Amino acid sequence: MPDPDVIDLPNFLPYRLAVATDAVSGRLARRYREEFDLSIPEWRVMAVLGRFPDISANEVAARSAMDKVRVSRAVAQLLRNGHLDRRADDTDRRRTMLSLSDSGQEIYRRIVPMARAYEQDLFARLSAAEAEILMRALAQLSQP
Amino acid sequence: MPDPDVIDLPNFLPYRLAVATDAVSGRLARRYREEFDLSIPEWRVMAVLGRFPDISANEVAARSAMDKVRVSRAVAQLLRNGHLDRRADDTDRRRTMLSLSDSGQEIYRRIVPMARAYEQDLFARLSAAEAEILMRALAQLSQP
DNA sequence: GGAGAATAGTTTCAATTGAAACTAATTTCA
DNA sequence: TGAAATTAGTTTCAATTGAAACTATTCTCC
Repeated sequence: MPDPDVIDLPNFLPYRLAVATDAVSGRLARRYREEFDLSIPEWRVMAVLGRFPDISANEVAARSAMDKVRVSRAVAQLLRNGHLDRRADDTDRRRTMLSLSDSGQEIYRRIVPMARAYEQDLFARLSAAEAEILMRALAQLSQP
Repeated sequence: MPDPDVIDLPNFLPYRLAVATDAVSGRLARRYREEFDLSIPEWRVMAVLGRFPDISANEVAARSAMDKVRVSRAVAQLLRNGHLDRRADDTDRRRTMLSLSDSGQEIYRRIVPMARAYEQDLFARLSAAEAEILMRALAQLSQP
């Protein structure tokens, strides 16, 4: 049994979660960067818009677990690179509706299989039952 | 069954991991900051030194999943606040051996039960079997 | 022994980030 | 109505971070 007066970092859940996320996100970020010249925030914006075209930056933020500042900057970069189209919303001129441009859709079409394959490589380290429980546990831990 | 041409971010493992870590680390970081005025890197250094007194900064880095720059800065801050003692290693004057000072030990004594209680709150969201599998799955995902 | 490679730790520099302030537009409700 | 509050999105500012360069010391091996 563990000494209650001491914490063993490698067995401490928050630390272990952070280490796993660093490893998983780090490898993925490198591939997004090398193969598509995208940062993680940029990828998240594209992933949301691939699934929900023509939504506002605010809705992107709500669906990507990012604050509006990070979304604003990722969108600005994607616009610079021509991967997004932006149009003003006529009924509310504060809002701008975002979609993947042709170039954005082309990248999306190529990045999705890569991301899926990477995820499959991760799941291959686990049994189906373990994967199921992992996903449920992560949802539990994410609750406030 | 999921559309293979589209990715649903909330079900994408790397995203879900990142969201869970943000939630878990964010809450914990706030408590370290409010109750002890420590950052996460500073906490990690103290956790390692509480378990392994009198080791070098390099060894701290190896045991805390941080690079030497982050450790160097966390150590500098802890020294400024008087929570660490540092002594030169006589046999290798490049190295400096670190330990918790009296004040550092006092904080450590108080922070460990808080960290444990927080971890228990997290585990309370899971069954014992789920917790077991989660910890194993995180170790699997952390491998290169 | 000593020149060159390697190691411990710090500093510099540029990039990323979030909070707060800000602009512009819309909504609320007296 | 129209003044005040709210909302969408951007910019500013300061803090955090990692890579690369740097200093100081030790190790390698000719």
